[in-house]
Amino acid sequence: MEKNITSQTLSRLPIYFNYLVSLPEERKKGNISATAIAEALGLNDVQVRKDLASVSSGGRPKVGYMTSELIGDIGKFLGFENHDKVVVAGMGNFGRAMLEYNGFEAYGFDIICGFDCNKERVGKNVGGKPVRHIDELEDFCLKNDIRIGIITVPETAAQEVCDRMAEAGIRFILNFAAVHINAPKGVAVHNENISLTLAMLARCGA
Amino acid sequence: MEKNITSQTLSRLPIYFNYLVSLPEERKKGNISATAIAEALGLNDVQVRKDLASVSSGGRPKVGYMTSELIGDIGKFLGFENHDKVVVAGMGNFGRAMLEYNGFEAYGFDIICGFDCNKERVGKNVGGKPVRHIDELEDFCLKNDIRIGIITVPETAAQEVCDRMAEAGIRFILNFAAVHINAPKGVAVHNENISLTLAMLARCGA
DNA sequence: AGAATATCGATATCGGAATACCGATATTCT
DNA sequence: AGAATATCGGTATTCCGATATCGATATTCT
Repeated sequence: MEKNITSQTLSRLPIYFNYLVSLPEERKKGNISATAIAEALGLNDVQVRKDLASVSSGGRPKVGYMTSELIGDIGKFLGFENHDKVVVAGMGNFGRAMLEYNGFEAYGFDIICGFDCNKERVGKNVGGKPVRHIDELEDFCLKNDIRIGIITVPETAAQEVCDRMAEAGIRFILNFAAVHINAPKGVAVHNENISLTLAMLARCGA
Repeated sequence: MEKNITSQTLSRLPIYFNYLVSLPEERKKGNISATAIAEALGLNDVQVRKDLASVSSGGRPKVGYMTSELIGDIGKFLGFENHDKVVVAGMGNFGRAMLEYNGFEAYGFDIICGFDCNKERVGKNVGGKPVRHIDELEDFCLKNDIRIGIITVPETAAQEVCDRMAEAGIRFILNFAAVHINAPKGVAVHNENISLTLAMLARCGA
């Protein structure tokens, strides 16, 4: 149940979590083995066992893990019980979809507002959340202690918005613009280019 | 210029491609070195050189690569000159954003229509593309030889839609629903759970 | 022309992740 | 109760990717 988690393990934990949560209620009451999880997800059983061992100590030979306890352990490790405030820059279609999407809460994220530079959009509400002018970004984020930002602005503006977010004290940025953004010092950026993801999938089968 | 491409290399090629394409026109006419690319993208120069060697043979000592040729080679390898038709199932906010997004074309993807089960949405146009009833999925995809599908339906329906897509002859599926989907035989599924991506980023800094 | 330099491409080394293997243990069966 | 079995967790091995090193080569400089 201790640290030394590798990033690969880290990337699989949510998959286990998702899978376990999606199990029918009855099965959640019982036990489940690493072997069974591996089978269901098409993974190697040893790998699954090793991954689980790094966050839970509830495994028993011949029995497996108590499903509910395992869900709790993974969830706790991933910090799904924390609550973090998130802002979205760029109120195009994707940005608005972000504000209207209500699936973030289950993972402990509260999208609290959007930003845009277009006067038409500023002041409106999207998904019950206010849209502010981008010039308020720094002030607002510093005052409200925002650590996480999502970028859905056009490619040409992405790097600039990223840099401004960094100055606003944001530490984690999820970038949906179709350009690779360079991470400012002290900031972790994840570039999520949907076109590229699609290309990778369809062209390389990976 | 031959095969044996590792998946890691594969995942970096689009980054190089993107970077090269975003270069100003004058620089595209000249040469560029692996060292320079590595510098710009914050990567190791040997790694970049090795990656490039696997798709292009145009590297010359002291000179580097002809930029335009390199763009061509990477693009060709990634198949960006192909054209594939894509359908989107689920006309919620994300689904509509997909239809309205025009960034797919540059990568050789034509989103040709959306599907939904809601009568209100069927028959409308989104981003200039028609929305059809989900029951037409199989017929339409088979007739039009669709190989790629995007899923943006609610979690509860995702697996079913995935299976139907598989029956409709679709070979590659990009799933944005917040559940892990099991890939039917012969189909490659990429699960893209945005909440999880955000969680990974913010909770693990990865 | 010859020296200096930048860069490529190949080989070697290193480290980490995936997998295999094995002993320990809890359950079930006879 | 003892044997058979499923499963865990640790150790060992294998494999793969990232990085370092080095010789070769093209360009520039003197």
